[in-house]
Amino acid sequence: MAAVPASRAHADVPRPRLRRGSLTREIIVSESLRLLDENGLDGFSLPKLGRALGADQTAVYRHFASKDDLVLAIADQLIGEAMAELEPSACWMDTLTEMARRLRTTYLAHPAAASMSAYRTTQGPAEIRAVDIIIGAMLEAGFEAAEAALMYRAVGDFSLAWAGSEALFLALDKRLQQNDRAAWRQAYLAVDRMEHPSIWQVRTELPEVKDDDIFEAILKTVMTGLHQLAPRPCACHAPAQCWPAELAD
Amino acid sequence: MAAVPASRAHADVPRPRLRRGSLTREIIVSESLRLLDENGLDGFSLPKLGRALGADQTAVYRHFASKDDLVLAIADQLIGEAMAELEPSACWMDTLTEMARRLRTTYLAHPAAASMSAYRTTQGPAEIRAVDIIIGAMLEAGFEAAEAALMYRAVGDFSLAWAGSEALFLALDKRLQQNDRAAWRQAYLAVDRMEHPSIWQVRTELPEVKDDDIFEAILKTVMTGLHQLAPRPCACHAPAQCWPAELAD
DNA sequence: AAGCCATTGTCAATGCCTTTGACTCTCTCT
DNA sequence: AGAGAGAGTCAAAGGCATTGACAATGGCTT
Repeated sequence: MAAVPASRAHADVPRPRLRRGSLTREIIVSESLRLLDENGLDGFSLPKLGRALGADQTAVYRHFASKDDLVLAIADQLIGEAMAELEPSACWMDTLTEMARRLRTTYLAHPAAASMSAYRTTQGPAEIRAVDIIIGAMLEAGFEAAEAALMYRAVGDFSLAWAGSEALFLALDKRLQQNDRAAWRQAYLAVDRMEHPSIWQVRTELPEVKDDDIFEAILKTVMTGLHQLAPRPCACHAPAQCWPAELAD
Repeated sequence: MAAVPASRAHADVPRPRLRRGSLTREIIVSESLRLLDENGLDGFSLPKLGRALGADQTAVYRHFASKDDLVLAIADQLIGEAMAELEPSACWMDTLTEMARRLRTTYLAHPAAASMSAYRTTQGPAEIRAVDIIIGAMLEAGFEAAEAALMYRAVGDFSLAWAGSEALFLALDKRLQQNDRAAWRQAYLAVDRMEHPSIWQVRTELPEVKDDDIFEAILKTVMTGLHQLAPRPCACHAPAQCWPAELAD
């Protein structure tokens, strides 16, 4: 990539000063997201962001106190996107399942952004609303106050940790990701039958496992456990009825 | 902190050259871990590491191709520490529970190191062995090959994601951690009863939830679900028997 | 309409980071 | 003893986050 845009390749004409008010927090956040989605973590820095906005390298500091401040705003945007128009379902298990899936979908759509901002807490309206819905589901499940609080953290943190860790992996260099996957494939197949008999037994199936299926498997496991532990399990997901059909692998 | 050690504060006597062979990969990894444990992520960089070793800022590059290479070695060290002397128990549920707890304990003991290296894969002997044990547990549980492979990934990735995300939070600036916790405490208590009725209902219990209890709660949920879904559940953890007593909150 | 002045965009600079290439010393092998 | 490779050192390039000083500008007061 040329260091100087073609339009002023042969001269030192400085970029014209940006009009006052050209930059807003909203514009900066959305450009950050675009940059992160297109170029990954390496394509994102405050200098690069400033240049991408057609502004000075340090212009962003007029709107965000620090890079961390900007990251929190990005986190807020993501959680808002994930929880947009979410309405709790009549069935508390559906509600929890839906929220976990939505969070993961959003994080996977913006892995670099998510990898920077997951695990941060913003106290934004979207976040508070999501918390309220999860706790509501736990109360619906019949947990008493202290237990409901505990189980909210358990399931909420689980959803966040899972989606965040997938995003973190996807935000690695494509090169490194490929290496990791290829190395595992090879390690599995080359394993010694006597030394690692269990791996050997499933060596051909291991590389075929798909990320989406893994997520659905752990989600189903967690929900099955919750169904078992809840004082008031929801009727519509009674183990022998619709549940296996809906989440069957 | 003074820029120049007292012993040569008044002169420009250069540090004597290190003897050949003073540095090894083992020494460097263990010093890295010490630095990360004591000073956190901010206290760790290749220049700082070199200085801490009494060597040149760039000396580490003679033993590791890049910082990423060093991070992988640190990851290997951690997984080895977590899985040291681990023997599968007679009960597959005990085995899985034990592994998840061990990984978390190790990661929480080295949060900064874990936050850099979690989610990376090293194919070291310790890692391969852990994989073999988990798959063995799944076969023990009666899952067929393809399902065993899937459930290994589900439970293995879950353990890694959870421990990693706790480490990531603990590796933040103490300042930021405190902010995050305090903000939540305040946000919960100040919540509007009409707007967020469920939060309001458990507002006093929420700030009291402890991290260890959250982990045990999600672990119990996952294990309960697994017990339910396994073709051959282990007898010793039949829901009505020892299980509730052992993992009761 | 004139002028104030806080806000916002720009510039220059600091100090840190990762990584590289050239160098120099030193240990080991012949 | 001499050679050569490996290990430690030095200098430097190019990036990043952040800061302080400076300058334009657009709304507000009068």
